[in-house]
Formats: sequence, structure tokens, C-alpha cells
Amino acid sequence: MDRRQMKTREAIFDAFSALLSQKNYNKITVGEIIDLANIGRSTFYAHFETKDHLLQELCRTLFEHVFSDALDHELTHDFSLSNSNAHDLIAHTFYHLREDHQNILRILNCESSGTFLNFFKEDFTQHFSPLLSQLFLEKTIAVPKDFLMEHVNATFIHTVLWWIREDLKTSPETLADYYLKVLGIA
Amino acid sequence: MDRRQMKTREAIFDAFSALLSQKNYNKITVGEIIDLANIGRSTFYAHFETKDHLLQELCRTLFEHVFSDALDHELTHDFSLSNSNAHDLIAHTFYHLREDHQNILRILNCESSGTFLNFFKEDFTQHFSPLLSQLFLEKTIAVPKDFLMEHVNATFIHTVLWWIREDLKTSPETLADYYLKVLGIA
DNA sequence: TCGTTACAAAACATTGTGTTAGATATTATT
DNA sequence: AATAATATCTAACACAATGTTTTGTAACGA
Repeated sequence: MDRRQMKTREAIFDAFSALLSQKNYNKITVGEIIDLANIGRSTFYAHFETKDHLLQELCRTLFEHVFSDALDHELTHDFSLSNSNAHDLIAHTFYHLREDHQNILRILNCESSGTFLNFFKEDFTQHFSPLLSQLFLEKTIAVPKDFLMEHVNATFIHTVLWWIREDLKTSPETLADYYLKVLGIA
Repeated sequence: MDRRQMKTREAIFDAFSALLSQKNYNKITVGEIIDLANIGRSTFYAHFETKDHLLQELCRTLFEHVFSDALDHELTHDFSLSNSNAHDLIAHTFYHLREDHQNILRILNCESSGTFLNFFKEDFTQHFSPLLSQLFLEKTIAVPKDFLMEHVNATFIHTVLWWIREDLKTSPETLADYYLKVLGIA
């Protein structure tokens, strides 16, 4: 890929996420982005069809490897998920979020978090929910399966958001404890 | 208040929520609202400073009495909250949501739900969280109190959203069961 | 009935979106 | 090093939506 393309793409992403940490997504204009990224107007539209597409691509690139990396790393050893395995898996994901992806956390905490959560939720559901719901089913709680899956999902997101709001002062292991505790698996 | 004012205010609210059930909040234009409400442009701006203010006022008027009404009705009898009381209280709120406020449910389910959930969440937190967290503390789960409160909160919202998505086919009592079950109080 | 007030219609300035044209600079190719 | 390809920049453009203003009219309350 052309170096120029990569440079401007970088610049756009940087400017965009910088603006996102300051103001709501809906209030950000393309004009502001290109000013901060220091690129021409037509250049922006050569890269991204609309502002919505930019958001989508940013989320995709950010979230892409968080969950899958964590799972790959953990499941290499053991495919059957015990309680302690689940704890390690969750904790590992929290580590991953904290160390390698500060950008994700900053963006999840911005005013437009709702917009990002949809993407975040999708990835989480895809990778984790099946495994966790399997753990639950062993306990045979008398609620519908899809209700349970969404609960596991929503609780994970709420856990991450709480963590960010507490400025990541809780350790990944402890946070994984909290998560599994309120879910009743612990 | 002038009858004319009330009439146009009604018309604006009706048109707005009708549009919200069709498309995302951000995509709705003032032009569409005034066309559907059949009022003049200047009239709209005489009533609402911006589209955001309209949204805010709509949420306020819709959510205002849902939680407080439910609480008033229930707590008249008994201020100490036992497990069965909690179940009745939750179920009563679900009834309230279903019967008296179809508008709320339709709006919570629209594409812009994230926007409304902030208001919804506020009201719920204000009225319910203290009572429910009290129930939890008796069980002395080893997680921080504010984490627990937010969990109770987020789970309620997720429960309502799941209910809507299932087209309200679950009875309020059963739904209250589900809610308390996944919270571990049941 | 009379003063007040809400409304409609239309024009208006302003801002943001997305497109297009030609000129310039950077890149990969030979 | 010369060349072809292409990413970029400046600038102007049409378009849509926002929010304001003006003027005339109709509905309201007293």
C-alpha cells in the first residue's frame, strides 16, 4: 500500500479519535477532522465514503483482534471450559484491553460510547457468549437461553464500562472475579 | 395554557415519535417533523430550541411517572422490602410499562435507543437501585457496592430490551422472575 | 369587542455534506 | 534518471438542513 495512503489514513484516525475524546460523535464535522488531520477535503472523501463509514472502519480495526486474540491464546491449551479456565480467559481479555488497546478504552468511555458498544457487543457475542452460556447451562437456571446469553453479554459490557470509569484501578484478575461473581459463577 | 400551544405541542410530539419508530434519531430532520406535524417552521422553533431539546422533553414527559408511580403504589403498604415484595414491585413496573406507556416501549426499541436509555437509566437508578442493592447486601456478595448497583441497573435495562424484542410475549410476573433469577435473588 | 398571542408563509444567512476540476507532489516502475 | 501512475491539495461547486426574521392572519382570553 502506498505510504501516502497509510499516512493520511493514520492522520484521519488519529484526528477522529482525538475529537471523539472531546465531543459527541454526532457533533463532530468532517471539516474538523480534516483540519486536525491537516488534509484536503477531497482526500478525506477519497478514503471514506461518509463519516459513518469512518466510524465503522475505526471500530472494526480496533476491536478486530481483542477478543479473538484472547481466545486463541487461551483455548490453545484446553478446549473444554472449566470455571477456572473461564476466569483466566476473562482476566486475559481484560489484560489485553488494558495493555495493548488504550485507544479502545478511551473511545468506549467517550460521549458516543453507545455507538461503539454496538460493535463491541457484536464481537463479544460472537466470541464469548456461547462459551459462557455453556457454563451457565450446567447450572440449569430457569430462564430462557437467549435471555441468559444477552445477560452475560450486557454484564460484560457493563463491567468494562465500570472499570474504565474507575480509571482501571482494579486488577484484571479481580475484575474477572467481580464479573463471574455477579453472574453467579464463582 | 393556550389551546393552540397544546395542540401544536401534541402534534410535534406525535410526529416526532412516529418518525422515531421508523428511522434513527440522527437521520430525522426538522423539516420532516414539521411536515408530518403540519405546522410552520417558525412555530417549531417557537416551541423547541433545537431537535435535541425536543428529544429531551419527550423523554422527560414519558419517563417521568413510570417508576415513581410504581414505587408509590407499592411502597404505600410496606416500606421494608422483602424478596417477594421486590418481585411484586418489579412485576408492577413491567405492567405499568406495558399497559400505560406503549410509546415508551416503542421508542426504547427504536434505532436511537441508546439516546433514550440514558434518560431511562437515570430514572431507574434514582428510584430502584437503592432498594435492590439493599436486598443484595444482605447476601454479602464480595463485589464493590457501586459495581453491584450498576449491575442491577444494567440488568434491568437489558431485561426490558429483551422483553420488547420478544414482543412482550412474556408476562410481567415471569419477566420479574427472570430478572431476579439472573440477579441471584430468587 | 379589543388587545394579546400563536401561527403560517416565505425569504434569508449560515453551516455542513459530498462532488468535481485542474494543478502539484510523491510513489513505483523501467 | 526518466516516466507513468496516483495520491494529494486548493478551490469552487451544488445541495440539504439549520435556525432566524419578517409580515400578515387567525385564534384566544378578558
